[in-house]
Amino acid sequence: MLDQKALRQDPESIAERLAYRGHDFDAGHYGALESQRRELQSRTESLQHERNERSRAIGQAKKAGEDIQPLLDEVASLGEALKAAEADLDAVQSSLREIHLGLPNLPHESVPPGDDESANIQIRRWGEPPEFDFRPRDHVELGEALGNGLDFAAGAKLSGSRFVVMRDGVARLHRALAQFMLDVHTVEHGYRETAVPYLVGEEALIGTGQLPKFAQDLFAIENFEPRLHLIPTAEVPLTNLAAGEIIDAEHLPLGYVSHTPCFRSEAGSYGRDTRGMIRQHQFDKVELVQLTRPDDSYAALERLTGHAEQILRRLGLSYRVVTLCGGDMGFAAAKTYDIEVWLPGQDAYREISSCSNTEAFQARRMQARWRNPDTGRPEPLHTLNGSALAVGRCLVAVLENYQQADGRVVIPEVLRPYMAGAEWLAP
RNA sequence: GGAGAGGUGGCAGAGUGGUCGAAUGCGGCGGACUUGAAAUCCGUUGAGUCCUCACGGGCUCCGGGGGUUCGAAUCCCUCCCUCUCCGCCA
Repeated sequence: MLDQKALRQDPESIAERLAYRGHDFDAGHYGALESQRRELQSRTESLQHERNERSRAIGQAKKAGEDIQPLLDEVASLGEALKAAEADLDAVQSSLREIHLGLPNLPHESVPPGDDESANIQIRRWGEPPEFDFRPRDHVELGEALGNGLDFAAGAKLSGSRFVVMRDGVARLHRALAQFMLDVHTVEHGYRETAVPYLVGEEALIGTGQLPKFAQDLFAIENFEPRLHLIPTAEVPLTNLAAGEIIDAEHLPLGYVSHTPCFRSEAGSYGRDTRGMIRQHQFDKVELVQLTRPDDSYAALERLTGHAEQILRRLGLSYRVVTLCGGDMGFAAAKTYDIEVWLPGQDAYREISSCSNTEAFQARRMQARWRNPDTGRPEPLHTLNGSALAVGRCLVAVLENYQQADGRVVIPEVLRPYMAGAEWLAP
């Protein structure tokens, strides 16, 4: 949600900034609605005021033993007028709320212009793609060769396309990756390990921005009230832990890390990444969330992105970091860095992490505030989130980058303690 | 799943349908006293929103939603949550 004061004061310049990220905002229509709201609200409130005054007078008259009938007659018509005014106001306010919940965040001034990913800017690259003196295989082939360690047919048998079954060393490697990430982020980066529900209510999804606009991307639970959805990312439960809270300044920044499965319907991506486990309906992810003071959030974004990069460095996987352009950013983000890891099977860098500063956008939606010592008042804090990392894609990266000519996969040093010391996976 | 109890301000805990946004205690903040601290005393201390340049004022909020009433924390309906007991269960 955008700052409503700014929206009211200068809808034109908001529209301009939204256009930067490809969103069309009708400032004129908004202004008209807003002035309607203003008028209806003051009318309603003055009627309420009158009702309160009269009721008070009736109370006093009754206490004094006077005849209150004449007073009752006076207010007879008030009720209906109030009810009508309230109904009108409600209608306008709910259209305004619909607009507010549907507007994406404003891009930060450092966000490059552009309509799609072709306009994203690489800001650094780390490591070199490995060179093979044989034709590198992709993870689908490798996983199959490893004793059906990755079994897409089995996944499909159980649940349809975009599901996978993992076995033996591959399953363990997947687990080892998640454990390793959690250990680094808790012990070295200071995040608080947090286990969260995988089903969340609609309020939480509105809070982080998945609802009301992106319901089609979520899995919903049918036979349960109130309505629950499977989390598309741990960002939803983790960030919403702050919903409705007022946090003391000295507790900030707060950092949470959580390893969860994530569930996405992938509606509208039917043709994309159909092979392998790049795009699944269910995948594991280790997620970082930070709550910060507003003046610290961009420094925090750099730190958080660095935490995600640290995992790839220790795994010895080449990657690059790109700044997303205005048109490629997610709904809630003011600025996003994507981290892309080298995948030999695709001969390309592919997204393995996305780190965003949403500024106060989510905080306003969920009323997550801090007490600003300068003003003494509760003000929206800033929220950030980032994958660190997507575990499934990371597994793909390890398999493909560490493959040998004979089909074995070398296990990166840092993972061996989690693999009972094993040095490789063998077919 | 069955039976019962309850959800009020940071916490604890009152609240006959009528100046109740809410007593009181604790906590917090400010001040007095003190060499300092404790103790004591005095004052202060919820959130949201609207109008206003401001001063200030209005409105809303006692788990959520709806209703009755001139007027609801208080009455009615409904949903949610918590606790106790029984059953079932990883």
